This record gives sequence, structure tokens and C-alpha cells, in this order.
Amino acid sequence: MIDQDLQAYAGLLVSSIIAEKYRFKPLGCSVSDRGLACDFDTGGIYPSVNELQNLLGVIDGGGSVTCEIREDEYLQSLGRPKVCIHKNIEIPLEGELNPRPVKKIYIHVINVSAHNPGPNISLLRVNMAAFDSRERLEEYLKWLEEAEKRDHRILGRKLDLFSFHEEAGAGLVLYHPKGQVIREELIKLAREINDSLGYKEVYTPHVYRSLLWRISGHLSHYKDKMILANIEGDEYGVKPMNCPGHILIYKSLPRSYRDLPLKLSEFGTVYRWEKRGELYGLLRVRGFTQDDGHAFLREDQVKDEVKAILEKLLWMLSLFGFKGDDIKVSLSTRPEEYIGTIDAWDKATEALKLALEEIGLKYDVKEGEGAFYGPKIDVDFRDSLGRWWQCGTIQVDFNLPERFNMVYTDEKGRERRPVMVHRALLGSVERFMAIIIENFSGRLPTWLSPVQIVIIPVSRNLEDKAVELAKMFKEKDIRTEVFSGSSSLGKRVREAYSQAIPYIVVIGEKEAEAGMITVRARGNREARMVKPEQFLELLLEEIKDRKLNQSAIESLLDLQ
RNA sequence: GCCGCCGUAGCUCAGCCGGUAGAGCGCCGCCCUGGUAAGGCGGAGGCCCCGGGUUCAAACCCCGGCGGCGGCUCCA
Repeated sequence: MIDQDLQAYAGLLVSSIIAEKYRFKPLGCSVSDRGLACDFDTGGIYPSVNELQNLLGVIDGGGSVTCEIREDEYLQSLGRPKVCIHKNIEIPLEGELNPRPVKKIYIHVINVSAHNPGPNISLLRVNMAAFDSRERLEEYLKWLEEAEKRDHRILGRKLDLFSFHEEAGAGLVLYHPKGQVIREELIKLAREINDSLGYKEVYTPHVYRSLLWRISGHLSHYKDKMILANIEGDEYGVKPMNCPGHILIYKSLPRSYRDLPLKLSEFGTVYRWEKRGELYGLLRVRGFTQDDGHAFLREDQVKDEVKAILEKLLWMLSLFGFKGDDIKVSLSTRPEEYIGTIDAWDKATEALKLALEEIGLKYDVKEGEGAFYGPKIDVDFRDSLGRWWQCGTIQVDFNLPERFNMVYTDEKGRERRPVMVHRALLGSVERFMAIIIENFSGRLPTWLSPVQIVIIPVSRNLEDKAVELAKMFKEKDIRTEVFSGSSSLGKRVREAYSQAIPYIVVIGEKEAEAGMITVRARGNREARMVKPEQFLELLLEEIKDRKLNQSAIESLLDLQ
């Protein structure tokens, strides 16, 4: 959708115009799949989006911030420029260009922001997207609109899932009953996987003495993100991570090589004091729940553990439709600053590589991008709007076993240090939830839907019948609601659709007489005169298998 | 944290140059007793984010907070 060369041309034009008008020094432009960003050294002056729109062209009648820039002669003679000199202003340009004639460029100014890479440098960044036709521009504006409709913050309110409150504090989520259903379903899934991998679930405190955080190193490396309190002369800190707690459990008993691997998991809610401007809906909060787990292993056990986790992680993502080209796996290796021995790093990295290769996964190696305490594997996936996300992670850790002086006794009675693997499948339940809400536009698969079916009696005297039907579904743990009341049938159907309910069961005189129901699903699909028991059975199967599609309605339609 | 923008009914928003507030949807009630994506009529609902200042008078102007949005940096 975003044309790289075109963006680069637009960068030249915009840079020259802004530089000339404000006497800003252009610092270069960069082009990404999200559009174009041009930086300027401004000396502390910041024009508004409005000012720039006015400067760059005519504002569209429809309220969109678009403008047209006409081709300039100097552009034609550029060749493959790295730097453009226009009216004595030097404009460096990143990336390669394939020049070609451009008649008009349509630019959408997204935003103007400041960027402070250092204490004495303040630069202005103008974010834009450029198009070669009005149609493309309008397409893009529509995509923006579509993305906004899927915004989990908006859907979260509309579907009554969660809320934030000024008096509660920024970045702190309150889950409503329906949001909690989704949360619980995600946790249930992760719990099943953890069980199958041999993880034993634990529960640990939310607050520890700072002594613990000193041992773990958080107090020196992570202090500015921690919530600390002095109570009766002793300092306590709210946990930003679950690992120290799990390590204490490991250390509560002497461990032998026979005890390993020891695997502990926890749905632990952690708190990290993120900076104000970093908060963003459920995607970036100050309190969140991790589907955390730690495996304490002998060195020779790392590969098999990582392999098992990876396989389950990929399976889990496929449940949501993330698979194939929409998955990207990467291995991050030893950075310049690291702890532990090179030998240990090499062994661990080799184990991760082998795990990846034995599964037959393609992966990128990110040289030097590992954490200081160990190498890691990240699994990224792409959602239905084409955005990449990283949730699942598997990290080897040499640091904490050392800091906590963790040991086990090997077969010869010697003390050995275990290797620790941190892993999460969903990552943060909150973030994962936000991603799938946007991915599915709120229309979650049936197993995840807070309300799975709504029963609508056509007339009031069928309300008892509807309640009776609801009872049958509820007894099988189908999340069911009855939409009765004085509003019209059409309105209640509409309401059910706008609440993203997967199945609408309609019961009228005709159905009641025959002991049948009408089943309506997403995409305006409807099966009339269906036996309730038959639908129930198909629905149970759809939910049990965590199907991505609405297999129940599809089977019913196939049968008709 | 930094830069810009914003905060009016449950939600989305209007309210001009200062004269103490409006719409649509939703909610509640009544009517309609219904056949598939908004049936009709009526009603209630507002510390105009908070605190201070200017003014005869502030939703509107100024200052400070809090919260939200778009970016930057960082991250699950």
C-alpha cells in the first residue's frame, strides 16, 4: 500500500518546503511500511499539524488533512540522490530511489512530534503518508478508519469488556464480567498447555522485601520501574517479574539432578511503572498478568524443553489463525555486554538452534540481540491488519541462578548450577487480548466469546419457551442470554449482531409448534427449522475444539 | 519522561467574539403482541475533568494539576 519511492520523493518535497519556510535544518527522512518520517532541527520551535497542512497545501473539504504538491523541475534531474540541495538547503535522504516522473503527490500529514535523542538535541518529526492518486489516498484513509473501528479500546467499551478510570490510575485495567470471561478462556488455554508440558502451577506474593530485589538485581537495574514502599523501617517492592519467587521455591529444598527439570508456572500479575506517554490501552499497561513459567534444567535438557515449548506455542498461535507466513521466529545471540562464560553461551545457543532445526523451523538470527543474561527465541506473528506482534518468548538465563546461588547435586555428588529458562506463550494476557480483539474486530471465535448464543423469542408469549431453551444450553455451559422485552425482533437481532454474538437462536410460533429453532450466525448465515439438540451438539464440538470458524452453522447448512 | 492536540449527558459530539447548556444513540415508562441488521410516543439524566486566577459575569480567557489521544524512547 505504501510505495517506498513515492514516500522518498514526498520526503524531498516536504523537507524543502518546511526547511525554507521555517529555516529548519532538515536532518533526513526515513521510509517505512507505515509511511514517511522527516526530521528537522528546529531550535525549539514546533509548528502544529494545522500550520503544516496549511503550508503544504489545501485542506480537503471532508475534514481530512490532505494536500497536493506539484512536481518541481529539480526533482526530474536528481538521478539517485542521497542528498538534495535545494535553494541552498541540504536535504539528506535515506534509502535508494528509483526516480520516475510524478505528476502530483497526495500527502496525508499524520502528526507532528518532538523527539529528544539527547539532553541538548530536540528535533521535530513530521509523520506522513504519500500517494500518487486521490483514490489511493482515500483507500488509505478508509484503512485508517477500519483500523479505528477495530481499536480494542473502542470495542472494549462497546462490548463492555474492561475500563480505565482516572481515579483508579493510568494504565490500570478493570475487567468487567465479559472481559473476564475472555481472560479466563485465554488462561485456561495456557494452563492446559502448561500442564501438558509438565509445568506445575504455583502462586506467589505480589510484594516482596527489597532484599529479594537486591539479590535478583532488579533494585539496581529496574528500580525506576518499580513501586517501592517503606513500611516500619523495611522497604518492600511490588513485583515487576515472577522469577525471583519461583527461584525461592526451587531453593526451598535441596535439589538433585533427578529433580530436574523442575518446571513452575504462574499466572502472575506484575506491576511496572511505565512512563506516562508509553501507556496505550491494553497493549501497554502498568499492571498485567503473564502466563509465566520457569524451567530449571541441566544443560543437556535445554534443547528438548525449548523444542517442546516451541511446538506448543506454534500450535497455540494456529488456533487464532496465526500460522505459515504470518509467523516469524528469531534467535537472538550473545550481545557485547554479557554475563556468564562464553562456553555456556555457546552451549545454550547451540541448544536453541538445534531445537529450531529439529522442528524444521525457518528462523532469523539476530546477532548480538540477546539479553545480557542469555540467548532467546522470539516468535512474532502478523495479524489481519498486517501488523507484527511479539508475544511468546523463550529466554535462557545464566544470571539469576548465579545471583541466587542455585545448585543441584549431580550423579557424582558434586554441586552444579542449573540453567534457567523463562518462557511465556501469550506473554501478557492483556496484550494478547487486545491483539485478538483487533484481529477479529471483536467477533471472537465462539469458544472465546463472552456470550455464545442469544435466544430471541419472536413474541412475548414465547418468552417462557426461550428461557426453557436457554436452560438447556446453560446446563452444557454454553454462555447464553435471552433477548426478550418490548423492542422489535429486528432491533433485537441487530443488537445481538452489534454485540458480536456468534449465534442467534430465533424461536417463533412455527418453530415452537414443531419443537425446532432457527439458527443465525455471522455473515448473515441462517439455518431454519433445526432441532435444538442437534445444534447444541454441533456447538459443543465447535467450542471444545476451539474452532476458528463457525463449524456448527456450516454443518447445519450442509445438511439442509 | 519529551513535543503536539484534546477533556461538555452512559456513548459520539455541537455549543461563534465570555452572558451559568444542546442533538443523535443509549437508558426508563407507555403504546404496538411482533418473523429477521434501528416500530411509535413520552420522560429522566449535566461539580461543562479538578484546583486557582482574570472579570459585573467563565464550559469558553490565563496558570497549575489529573486523565485521554498521536508520535519519540522503551517494552510483555
